[in-house]
This record gives sequence, structure tokens and C-alpha cells, in this order.
Amino acid sequence: MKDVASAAGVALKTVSRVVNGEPGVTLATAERVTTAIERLGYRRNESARVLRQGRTASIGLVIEDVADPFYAGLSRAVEDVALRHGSLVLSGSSGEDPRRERELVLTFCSRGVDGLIIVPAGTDHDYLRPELDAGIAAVFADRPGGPDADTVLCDNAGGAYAGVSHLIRHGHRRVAFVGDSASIFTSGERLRGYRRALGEAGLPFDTSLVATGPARQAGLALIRMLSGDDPPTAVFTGNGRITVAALRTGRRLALVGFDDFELADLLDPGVTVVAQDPVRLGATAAELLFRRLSGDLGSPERIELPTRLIPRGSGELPP
Amino acid sequence: MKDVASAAGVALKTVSRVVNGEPGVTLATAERVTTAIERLGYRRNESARVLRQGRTASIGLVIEDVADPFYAGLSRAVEDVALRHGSLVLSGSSGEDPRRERELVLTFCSRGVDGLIIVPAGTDHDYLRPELDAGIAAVFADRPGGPDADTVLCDNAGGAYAGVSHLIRHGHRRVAFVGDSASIFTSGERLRGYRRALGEAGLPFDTSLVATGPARQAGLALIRMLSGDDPPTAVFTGNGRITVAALRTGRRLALVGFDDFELADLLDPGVTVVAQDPVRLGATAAELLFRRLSGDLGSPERIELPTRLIPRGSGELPP
DNA sequence: TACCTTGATGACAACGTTGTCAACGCGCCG
DNA sequence: CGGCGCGTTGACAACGTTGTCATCAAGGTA
Repeated sequence: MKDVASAAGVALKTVSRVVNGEPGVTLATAERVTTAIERLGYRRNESARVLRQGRTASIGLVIEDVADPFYAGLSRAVEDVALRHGSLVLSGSSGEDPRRERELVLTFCSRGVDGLIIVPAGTDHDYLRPELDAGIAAVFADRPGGPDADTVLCDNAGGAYAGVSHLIRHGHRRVAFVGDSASIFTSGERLRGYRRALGEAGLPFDTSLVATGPARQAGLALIRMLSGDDPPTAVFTGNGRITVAALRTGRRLALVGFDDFELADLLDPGVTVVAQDPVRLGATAAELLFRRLSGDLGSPERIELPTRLIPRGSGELPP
Repeated sequence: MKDVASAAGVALKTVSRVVNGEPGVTLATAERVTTAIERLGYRRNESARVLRQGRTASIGLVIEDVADPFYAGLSRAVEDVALRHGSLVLSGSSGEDPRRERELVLTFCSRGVDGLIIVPAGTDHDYLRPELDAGIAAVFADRPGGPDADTVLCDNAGGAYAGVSHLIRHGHRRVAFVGDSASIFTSGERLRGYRRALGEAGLPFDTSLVATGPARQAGLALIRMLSGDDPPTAVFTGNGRITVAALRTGRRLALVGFDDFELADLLDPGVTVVAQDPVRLGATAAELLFRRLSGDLGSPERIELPTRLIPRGSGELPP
């Protein structure tokens, strides 16, 4: 910038004004400056600008794994909203590791992000306190981050309730639940919906029909369950990866899965799912974040997005 | 930092030393400083550090669309490698728009990224010249960015050749090619492999068997082709989205698709594909970038990763 | 005792930008 | 013709950090 200034024969500040489109510069002067900028290939140093103004026009996004289609859709939505607000996105995958989540968040903060969108891996977010006090906004997505934090969720319990009820309506009395570790919020909620559906139908909650854990392990548990005596006649799977694991067992199962996935309709039978909308989730969280950033100081919001049951065949198989 | 210094009763520089683990500070002093840091919840301002040292420990990643599983895998790999090198990743989706690509790249540069990994949407990267001269490293991935730029590609032509030859070996004489717009590098290369396979088998190149364009449009073209007179007996699809579009035509097709996808094995028949390895692509590009960043000034490299034919049934159907 | 070495600590400038305020020239009004 | 206001421009400080160099005290040596 200094070089540009001397090349154009003006003061630093004038160049700054031109670069930022501030008023109070003659057309002729602006012209000279612009020419010099072109000629020298000058680009503003954003770090310095950030240092000076304290605003970075960037937000941090911490998710579990970009390679998971659910989070990939969410990412893209966040990115698009950020772009519309002139912001960049720093993103990182926590891989369900609370330590890594924390590390990412703090790194983002020290880089001066204006706000954060976090899919929390851990449950304790006290480490964020100083940052929040310092005015960094944060929105939690997919899982709650705390009682007084902005949060955007899917209706996990309701979705699971709808899916399991659907199976029961089709005549099933023994419906298995195969899901993620129950310590994960979404998984716990879905299990809750499952129990509620059973309860309302007057069916017992039978722990021998419940398997939780990582996808592969859950798949094995399902196989054991199916080859035991008095096996379930239908299965409700608690997330996309586990739905796929269930499909890989190779059996023709009455099945409803939580989370939609590409090609679900092309399988035989088509896979009935409870669909979430990751794009809407990401967009909603991002919009909320930018509302906060532009000064909305209202009390914390907790938004719950609806899910949608999509019947495709597997959920309508008789016992 | 100033506050910490006065709280601990030391000079600014001493705090800086402690924060950076520099030698030359008594244990007692360090202790006092650390305590003060804890108490005040101090975090180093990375922007200022960047401004001072000119190094940001962050790289920029420009891809076509994070929501596409191929790029999602690539992203995750880049992220992991960057993490291992203590770097952050700024990422953005260009959506095949060269203007947007340029905008993203320049924004990243002005934020002072140390290097870039670019899946180029455009063909002209002259706008990068000033940045490259300024010492920012760039690696192009999946598509070449220019003759003298580091590039990591998949063996597109070879993969397509293998896939089409596979169909021919199974008795097909009329093999259609349905792919992306031929102006996209990967698509052009795959078409080249297709022609080579035909040529080597002594089959004619028949333009009525070639359809290119966006997925939906290509799908429609395929349907027209199949219901014409003298239809193809087999189809080679040029990317994942188009493979899916072909599957959605609902016909039992002899089919080999470029790019693997989840559940390809669960369809009936299983879908034979030419698999690329997005994770390896991303990791290779990132490793190359970090090698450059750590001072490797060798001449530009062009790395071509192999593809792998995975027979699953659809590619082995007879004419 | 005087001098030198060593290690700890601090003062200060610099990175590139922008906000603040002053200076300057010009035309207008009284 | 003098003073005033306005629009343009520039000088300077500040953002928070780190690199450079100076300072200072303690301890060892001649």
C-alpha cells in the first residue's frame, strides 16, 4: 500500500480510501490510485485490516466429519449463507473427539472469527465462556450445546417416534432399535422416540431388542439379534451409517432408517426413511448466527426442525 | 497481552516469550505469567501474530462443491494432512464458476494463506501470477491448472479405457458414452479413453452414441438413445452423478460408471465402476503442498493416481 | 577489586491497515 | 476584500504481536 501511495504520488490514507470505496476522493485521484494498484498488482493485506478493526468477516464451523454426506450438506449450506453475508468459513472436523473440538474452536477464536457454528462432540463448553464474553457469537447445530445457547436441532425424538409407529402400524410387534452410542444426544433422543412409540402402542420395551454402538459393531449385534430365538420382525436404525450396515446384512428386512441417503429409492425394496434436512439445518444455524452478528441480542433460541417420513417399501413390509 | 504483563508485573516481551515457549525466562517468572494468563483468560491474537511474521499456518482449499461425496472425501483428507502440519484450512466451493473460483482464491490470498489447493473451474490462472510471485504455493488437484504448476490428477483416460474395454470384452459392440460437458478436463480425458478403447477393439466412434452435459440432461439424452433404433447395448457413464441418473432410467443396463459410490454393491445388479480415490488425491495434493511450503523448490510435479476397476455385476451383463 | 561473561528482562520499532483530526485550497457570501 | 465553510488530502497514532538490541544483576576470573 505504501508502494502504491508513492507510485500514485498520494498519501497512504488516500489509497486506503480508494480501496475501501470511501467518499471524499476526486475522480482524478482515484483514477491515479487505481492505475497504480493495477500496475503493482497490489492486494490489501486482510490480516492487518482485521487487526485494526477487530472484525474478520469469517466464521468457524466445527462438525464431526466433512466426509459424512449429512455434514457435507450442512457445510455447503453454511458456506452459501456465509458467502451471501460476505463472510468466509474456516472449518474443521472434530471426529467426535471433544478435545479436538475444543482445540479447533479455540484456534478459530484466536484467529478472530466473528462467530461459530458448532456441532458439539463434547457436552462441556465452559471453555467457550471467555470467548462468548468477548463477544464471539456461537450457534450449536444438530446437538445442543447448553441451556442458554442458541441451538438448531432436528426433531429427533419425533422422527423416531414417527418411524417406529409406522412399523407398528404395519403390524410389527417386535421392533428392534439399532443406533449410535446412547451417550450421543441425537441417539438418545431417537431412542426416546422409539420408547414412546412402543409405549403408546402398548408394547413392552425389551432391552434384548436394543443395540447401540459404532456402525460396524451395531451391525454385528443386529445379526446376532436376528439369528437368536424370538427375533425382531422389524428394525429401526438410528443413523445413516447404521442403516447401511443393516442393509449389508443381506436380509430382506422390514426397516425404517433415520436419515435419508442417496439411492435409497433404487434399492429393492426401497428404503423407508425418516429424512432430516441437513441443508436447512445448516442454513438455519448460519442465518441465526448472522442475525446475532448484526446485533440481535434476544434471548437464546432453540429451533427444532421437522423430519419427514418417506415410505419407499422397506418400512411397509409385513411381519 | 498488555494486561497480562502488568498483572504479572513483567514486560510485554516476557509474556510473549512465555506464550511462545521461548527460552530465557526464569521458572518463577514464567509461573507468574502463566497464572496471570489463566486468571485473565488471555488468548493470543493470531491476526497480530500473522501480521508480524507473515506466516499464517493456514491453507486455502477451493473445490467444486463440498456436498459432493468425491470432494467431501478430498476435503477431509486435506484437512487431516493440514492438521498434522499444524495448519488450518479455509475452504470454499466454486460451483464450477471460474469467477467464483477466482474470487475465493484471491480472498484466501489476501487473508494470507501460506498455500492453496485448487480444483480449477476455469482454465486461466494468470490472476494467480502476483500471488505465486509473492511466494504463495499452489497445487492443482483433479484437473490441471497449467503446464508449470504442481498438479495431482487421476488417470482419467486410463480409467475410462479400462472400463470401456471391460464392456467390450464382455461382448458389447455398441457402447454409449454419457458424460459431463466435454469442456471439463476430466470429462474430455475420459472421452479420450473411451475412444481409445473403441479404436483398439476396431469399433467405430459413433457420435450418436455420445451424450454430454449436466447430469439430468445427460440422463434424458440416454433415454432417447436407448429408445432409438439401433440402441447401444452397454453404457459407460462419465461421473458419479450421471451414473446415478443412468440407474434412475430404471432399465437393466450393462453399465460401467466412472467414480465409485456408496451402496453400488447393494443394487441389483451391483454397479461395476472405475474407482478413483478422492482421499488419496487430497492427501497427495496436501503433502505436495506442504513439501513446497517447507522449502522444496524442485520443478513442478504432475502426479497421476491410478484408478481401479471394480466388477460388481452391471459391467458383466451380456449384450 | 576490576573486568568480563552469562542469563534474564525490558524498551522500542515494525508489520499493514484504518480512524481521527488537522491542514489546505477553493469558492461563496457578506 | 476578508472570512467562512466545504471538500480533498495528509500526518499520525493505534491495533497486538514479535525481532532486535540494550540494560542490568549475578557470578566467575585475573
